[in-house]
Amino acid sequence: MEQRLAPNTKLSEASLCETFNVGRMHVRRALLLLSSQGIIDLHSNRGAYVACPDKSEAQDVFAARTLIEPPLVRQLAQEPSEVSLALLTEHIALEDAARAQNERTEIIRLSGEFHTKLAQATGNKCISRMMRELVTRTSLIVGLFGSSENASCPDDEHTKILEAIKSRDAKQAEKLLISHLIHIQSGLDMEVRKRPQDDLATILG
Amino acid sequence: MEQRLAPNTKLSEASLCETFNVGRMHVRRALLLLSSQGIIDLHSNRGAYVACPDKSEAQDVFAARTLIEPPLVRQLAQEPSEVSLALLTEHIALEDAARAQNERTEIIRLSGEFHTKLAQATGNKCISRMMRELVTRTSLIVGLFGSSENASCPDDEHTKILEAIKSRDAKQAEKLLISHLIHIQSGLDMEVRKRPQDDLATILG
DNA sequence: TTTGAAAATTTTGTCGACATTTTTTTCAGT
DNA sequence: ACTGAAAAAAATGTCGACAAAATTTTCAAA
Repeated sequence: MEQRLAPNTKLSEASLCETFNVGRMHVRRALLLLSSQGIIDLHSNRGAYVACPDKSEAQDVFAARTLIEPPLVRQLAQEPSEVSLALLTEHIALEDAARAQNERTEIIRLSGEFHTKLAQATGNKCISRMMRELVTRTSLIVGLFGSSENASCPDDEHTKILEAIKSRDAKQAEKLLISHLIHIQSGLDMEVRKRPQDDLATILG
Repeated sequence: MEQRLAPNTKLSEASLCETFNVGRMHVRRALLLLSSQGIIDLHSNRGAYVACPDKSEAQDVFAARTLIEPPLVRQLAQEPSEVSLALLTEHIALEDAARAQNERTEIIRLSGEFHTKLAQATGNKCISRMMRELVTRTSLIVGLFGSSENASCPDDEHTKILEAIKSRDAKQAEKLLISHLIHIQSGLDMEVRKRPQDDLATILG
């Protein structure tokens, strides 16, 4: 989620056991769940690797988000609860703070989390879960195909979307969100992909 | 998926091991995955039970479908591939056959599968997976809250939707699908729920 | 007969040992 | 040095045994 583990990084059971001080059974359970969410790939007899989506998979994820998020935001803008608006406002503050202090991993995480919270604001558990999975995979894709600079800096686009929701302007919110998704995609070059590297223990202190 | 296991049915590891002739490890893996899809509930130290969605969860599932399926069908109707149309046509034939022979479980399964295949027709793996999960849970919900008669008999609604897609009438396809979803929901009474019963070994020969 | 606590049974959770497969290393031959 | 097969090492997959928890049964007392 924070792009600290590069795609194709091997996640050996032994390393994970040591890192998190748990038995192999727990590690294997976690790996199974992560693989069911498309975050890692399990190769039979060969172990677990951070997923490395190809162009086609990346396009699927964005197509899915383009299908789901616009109607979601439209619906949200029609009758947002006060609590949800407060939570989203609070979140934007966190994003600003992280950006102010230039905390890279924090910015990336919060940046995706905003979309998850949009889904949560609908109060629908199904939708929340689906969005959380899509956002996680998006983070992976941006890490793979994105140029390092604009890795995930939506500037104030999130702020504008929230403002549109606050003023109950469903059409505008939907429009801003669509451009936002397009903007994220435009920062990707799906033809060239980065190299996998690094070792696990180094990354997870 | 075929509504043969009533909600709240206990799925003990021992029974499943015997039924499918596999070790406990495999059973536990399967149960973990099913629980991650909301099909069963895992209670710590108490075992696995077929999920028994409450009113709120049921509404979430339908709300999610209402959010996703209309734009999905609209998009599909805009440029359906010939292969997809053929597969869907073939599927309708299967549904008709099952209805003609009055094969209850088969009708239920195919009835849901149609929606899954609509998603598959987009060629998007993400969307397919999400729809498959939503459809499965819908099946559970219809079994719980539906009256036994119209448990899941969409008559020729599927046929009409497919026809609209074939004639590239996106608006009409979307409209028909929305009414279809509403029709299914209208057959449910979310206030009264049925009793859980039966034992596992009896059901799965 | 009913109630409730204790014992017995059943079921789930966890761990370690072993088998199998993959990966790495070794080392002889060209 | 380079190649490639054999051996060694490491990693994954599976199973059985045991611990812990929950459920059922037993049985004595009211």
